[in-house]
Amino acid sequence: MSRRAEQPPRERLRPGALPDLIGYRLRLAQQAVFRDFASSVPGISPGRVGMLLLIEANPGVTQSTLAQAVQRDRSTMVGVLDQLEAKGWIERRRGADRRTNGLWLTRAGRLLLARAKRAIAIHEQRVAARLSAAERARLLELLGRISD
Amino acid sequence: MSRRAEQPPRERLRPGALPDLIGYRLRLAQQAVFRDFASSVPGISPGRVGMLLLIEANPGVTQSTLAQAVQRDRSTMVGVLDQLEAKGWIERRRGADRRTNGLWLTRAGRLLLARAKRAIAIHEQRVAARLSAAERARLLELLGRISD
DNA sequence: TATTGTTATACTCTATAACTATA
DNA sequence: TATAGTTATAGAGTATAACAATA
Repeated sequence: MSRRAEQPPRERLRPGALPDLIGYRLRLAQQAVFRDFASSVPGISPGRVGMLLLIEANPGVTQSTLAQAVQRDRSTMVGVLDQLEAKGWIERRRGADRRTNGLWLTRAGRLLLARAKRAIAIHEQRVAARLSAAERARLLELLGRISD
Repeated sequence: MSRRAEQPPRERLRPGALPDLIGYRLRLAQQAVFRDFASSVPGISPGRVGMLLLIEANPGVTQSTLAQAVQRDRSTMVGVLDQLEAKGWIERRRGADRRTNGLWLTRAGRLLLARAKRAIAIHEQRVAARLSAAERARLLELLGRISD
């Protein structure tokens, strides 16, 4: 018979059913990758770099089209783009349709993005350090089948 | 010569360098999985269910130990546990060390978790619908190597 | 009527710093 | 001195609803 109703808490927790869930494992992997990104590419988040990359590949893209591409509400984009513009990395120009803004990288934005790309290449190598090229490709392919 | 300095925005964006980044693909996959989770297991988030699963597997665990397990600050846990307690799913009991709270599922919490587990099993099947058992295991293994 | 960008507002999740009670 | 839980506070990141300008 135990003297106490309470059991002593373990310092090392039993993981229970969690580790077999794809969503949980995805979250762990993503957190690890984002931590590495934050220390590898300081001063800008993965999401923001993603937007700059999309603007680079699609100069003149409208706010709404970009919002749709990153699956955010167009009202959400306003503040984000305000920040990128305040940093001097993008500019809004009048679009052909006068309701729209076209988004363009500035010279400073192109410079930042070039630097970020080099840092991301190193980050990407570190993230995939324990994967062969074939395994890395396999992972991307399997992730694609999850995302549909 | 073009009549306009502006180029027409494409409705379908060029993805640029994004799709080859592991972090980006992880985020897409996780967003897809979380969307499915939200519609499959209404009323509770993946993170909250994860905590309930950890409490179930480690009855009497302290707040700080749980916080460490889910990689959150212990001050963050307070509000989260307040909510779980307000829902009637967990209770805080006095621990052996009188500074600590032991966390326990209530009967309602065990019922909720049993229901959630059944919903999660279906959710998990849908998420992995396009993966064979071997591919699913391979994905988890590759994710584990990303997470270290 | 519908769309684009915007504003006001609010909600969720998270952290830091400082406090208290215990150890 | 150190640790566990708590509080106050703040900062990201996000969404909804309503509006003006334009299509």
